[in-house]
Amino acid sequence: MKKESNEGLTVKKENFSEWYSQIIDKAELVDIRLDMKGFMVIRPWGARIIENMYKIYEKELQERGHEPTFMPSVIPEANLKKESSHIKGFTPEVFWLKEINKEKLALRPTSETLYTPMFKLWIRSHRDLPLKLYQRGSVFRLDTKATRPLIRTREILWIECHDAFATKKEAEKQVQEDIEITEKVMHQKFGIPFLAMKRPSWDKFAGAEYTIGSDVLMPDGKLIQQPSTHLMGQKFSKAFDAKFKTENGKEEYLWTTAYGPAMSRILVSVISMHGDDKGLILPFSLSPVSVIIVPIFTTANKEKILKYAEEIKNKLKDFEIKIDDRDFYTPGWKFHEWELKGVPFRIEIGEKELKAKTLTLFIRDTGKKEIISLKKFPDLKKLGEQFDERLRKNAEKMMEGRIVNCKTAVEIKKAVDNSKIAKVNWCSLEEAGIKCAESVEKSTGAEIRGTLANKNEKPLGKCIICGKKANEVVYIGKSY
RNA sequence: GGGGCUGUGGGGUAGCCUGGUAGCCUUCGAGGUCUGGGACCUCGCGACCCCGGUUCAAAUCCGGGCAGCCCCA
Repeated sequence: MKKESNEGLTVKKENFSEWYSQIIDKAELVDIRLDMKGFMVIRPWGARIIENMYKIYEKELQERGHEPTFMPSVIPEANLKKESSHIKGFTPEVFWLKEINKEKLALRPTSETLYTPMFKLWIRSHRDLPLKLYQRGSVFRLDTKATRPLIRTREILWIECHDAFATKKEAEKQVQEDIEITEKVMHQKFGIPFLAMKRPSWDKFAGAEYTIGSDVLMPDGKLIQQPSTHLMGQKFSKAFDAKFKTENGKEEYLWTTAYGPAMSRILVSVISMHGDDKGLILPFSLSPVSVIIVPIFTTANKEKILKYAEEIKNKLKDFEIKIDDRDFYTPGWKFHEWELKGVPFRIEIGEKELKAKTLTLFIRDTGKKEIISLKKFPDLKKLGEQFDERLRKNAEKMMEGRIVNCKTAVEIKKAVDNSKIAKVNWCSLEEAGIKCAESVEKSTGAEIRGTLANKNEKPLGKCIICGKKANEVVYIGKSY
């Protein structure tokens, strides 16, 4: 009989908030016991998943012409304050360090004000363009609201890309490419579907011309912002006087963009979209262990069984294979443990398998076991791809039917209270629309997330709040 | 932004109202018997979030801080 212990999850996923708190702890992803608001320790299992995310993300970025850099973790006050709307937006969230040589330093909340002065030094001519750089690292934001591990934190583990171009057209093309990267990596590889939303002007990145965020609908009906991309235009290049010479010998300001996928946050979506009542389910492409081999032995046959386990491991050289040969845990204990940690495949081998020259394969997402002959050894790469595809399709299925057309604020409230996203006709996403936005946000508790960034939707009719001509089709949802 | 609740070994909790002995489950360590879906026995280690106040005496009452959870806008 199953006893209640601190090892397994004690709540179902439908109780999402508690489920999330338990899973990040019990699957050994993070530890929050340093008791520092907004900060946490990422444990080996979590760190290895994040490492895998970085690898996949950086490979994709490099293939598209981005080069790695490492920038300082601190920014001089003078730099940070060069661009007026930037500092206005970020000042309340800056961790300030003490003055050193009469200059105050900030822990970087984002790195535009480090990259742009370097662009000024590195870029002289159109021949130096485009310049596409990135760094992996942390940024720090003093969030004063309630924080939650990985979801809303004061230190964010991410990649930030900072790109410079000769023309606005090229910069805008980059913004679209950033969305493609999110699609290719986060959606296709990690299995997380999203909506690319062009944010209302009042919700854009401080210092950007416009911002496109990717919204992921979580199982509890709230949206979480995943990678966002920003057209900075010439705001930063003007503030830092970063110019280049065109083919005609004219001097012009650079056009810049920024893109920021946060690994620590994407992990939230991976946990939440794929996990189940038993624990995590990690995509094959992200799991630190591809296959866990659980040998089932007695003191008498231990040696034989372990030898057989090694034999099977050697057939799977190209993958991360681990043999769990700890003899102080029973097989059942190990099954629960590795299911909680989300390993996609498990191979069980004991006396039966050894005699018959077979193995028992357990598949985490379907929960099915099958007996496979060594002669017909499975193509693990293919099984892994199918595994990831099932996770992605399942996640997509959760999104289906979650967007509903609404004609009144009451309908919006009903939709968002039922974990859905409201789609409505809207007057304006510029200053003119702020009043309507405030009204809706007050009566529904949800936010105007923006318009679809990669699809041009034409509204027919009027703004559902003020009744003026609708110019946009916007999406509204609750958010973290 | 506003309100409420909570903090006890590594984890989960009892005790708090009514001040005086920190109890239980689990984990962990040693030894032994075990090993096909969270095995069992014996022995052992380990805690009152921090600072101040009241008191002969504080986990308990009071004030502040820090941290966490929930609800509303």
